[in-house]
Amino acid sequence: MAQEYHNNCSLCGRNSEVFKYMDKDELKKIDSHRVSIRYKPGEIIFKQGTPCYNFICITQGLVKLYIEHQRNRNLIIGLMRPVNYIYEPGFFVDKHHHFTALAAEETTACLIDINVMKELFFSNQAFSYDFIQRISRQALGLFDRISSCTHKHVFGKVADTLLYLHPKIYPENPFYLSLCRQDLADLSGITKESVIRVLKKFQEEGIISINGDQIEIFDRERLEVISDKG
Amino acid sequence: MAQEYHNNCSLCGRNSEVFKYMDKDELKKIDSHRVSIRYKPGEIIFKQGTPCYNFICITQGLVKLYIEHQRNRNLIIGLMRPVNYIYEPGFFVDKHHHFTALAAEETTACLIDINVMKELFFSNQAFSYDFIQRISRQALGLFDRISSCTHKHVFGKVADTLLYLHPKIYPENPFYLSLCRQDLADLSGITKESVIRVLKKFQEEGIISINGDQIEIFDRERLEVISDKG
DNA sequence: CGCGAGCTTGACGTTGTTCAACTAGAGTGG
DNA sequence: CCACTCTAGTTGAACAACGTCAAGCTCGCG
Repeated sequence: MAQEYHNNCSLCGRNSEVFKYMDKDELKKIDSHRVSIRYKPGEIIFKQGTPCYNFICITQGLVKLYIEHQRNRNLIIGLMRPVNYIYEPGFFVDKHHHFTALAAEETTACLIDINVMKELFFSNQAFSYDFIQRISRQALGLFDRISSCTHKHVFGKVADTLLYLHPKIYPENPFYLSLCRQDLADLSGITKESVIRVLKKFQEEGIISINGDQIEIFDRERLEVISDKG
Repeated sequence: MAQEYHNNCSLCGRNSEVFKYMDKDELKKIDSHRVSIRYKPGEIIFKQGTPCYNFICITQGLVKLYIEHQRNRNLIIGLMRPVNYIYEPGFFVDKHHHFTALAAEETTACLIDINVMKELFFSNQAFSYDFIQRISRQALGLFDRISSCTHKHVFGKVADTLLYLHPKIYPENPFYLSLCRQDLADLSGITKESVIRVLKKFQEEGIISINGDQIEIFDRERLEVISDKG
């Protein structure tokens, strides 16, 4: 977790949509209340149940957000690529984390003092409205997720996961998967054995191909049909 | 769907937390861009897929929010009692409804022009921040829901539903259920037959009692244990 | 009294989990 | 360089959970 003095927010802001509604003074303020941290794969950025002091913005890498469940069954609620901030609803409710964030690849993140962000919510309406739009998009994603896990069978669930992974998380095709089978299972809400069986089936049917960690999607439409049918 | 000229927003605001951050002028503005509508049980307030023109605030009754799914299996994502507004994430994303709202009991609702609300998000930061807090609470509820439907068995799911219904939706105990078994099933994400079997089991074990439409919860702690264990 | 909608019950079949065994590959130490 | 170990991935068989289906029941209403 080496600390790293990374550009500055004005520069970083240029590369992302995230802070587009901030003016120079605001970015300067954020800049003076932030640290940039580098995480190694497998390191926890914050843990479910702990109080939240920082607003976290991913600037490099891949982050896994998951709900820890008893009996070591986790539930991955999302993956996150830069540049984006992690929306933790708990910040606005009880100031505690309701899920764990873990670096799935080599990751850098900016930690910004939460009170500074709170001030900005009050002073900058455009940012605040943009924030509502972003979290609304996430909420719609959660709806799909709930639909998926209540009504769909394993094939539909794995199809959903694949459609989520590409292009959103892995833009290339084929892509190198940095997640293990158990992660795919936690993302799909099923067991790793089921994931394996479904992937094998998909491969047999020519929908995808798997070579080690490399996955290629041949027939996206077919996956969409499977996703719809459940 | 008789139109009803109901008090005014300043008065209504007194009874609710919803508009506590509005000043008189703002309430007046809302007042002049709203209609109050009365819905009979079973009537649709808005339907999934339609564009959204109004911000909707429930002032009386009970509203069922559900995602329509193919094969007539619905998924109830929440129930709503007055006084509260319906947060439709689609409003901030694509201006379409992503679920259907239906009056489950005799219901009145205020429909407020969505552009007026949007202006208020920009002009009134306290309201806007309060809004973010409210929708964050809902997001946490969705997390629980996803956990529930992926990891829990029927007993845990029905326990969750009962714990949700009382006291949040039906404050009294015992309470008269205005929902049918299919609704309980759609809320729990299982079939109505399973709901019936689980309720019977709960009754046999003395956790609840059922008399027609009247349900009494005797042992809330036991339900919480069942909910936790899955 | 008869009808129909919603509720209840039981039998059955499917699905997916669980469990255990096996494989492949990477890392370690002699 | 080879055996050893450890982890992740894979496979198959047995089992449990739940959904499906069909039949019967209850109660309100005409």
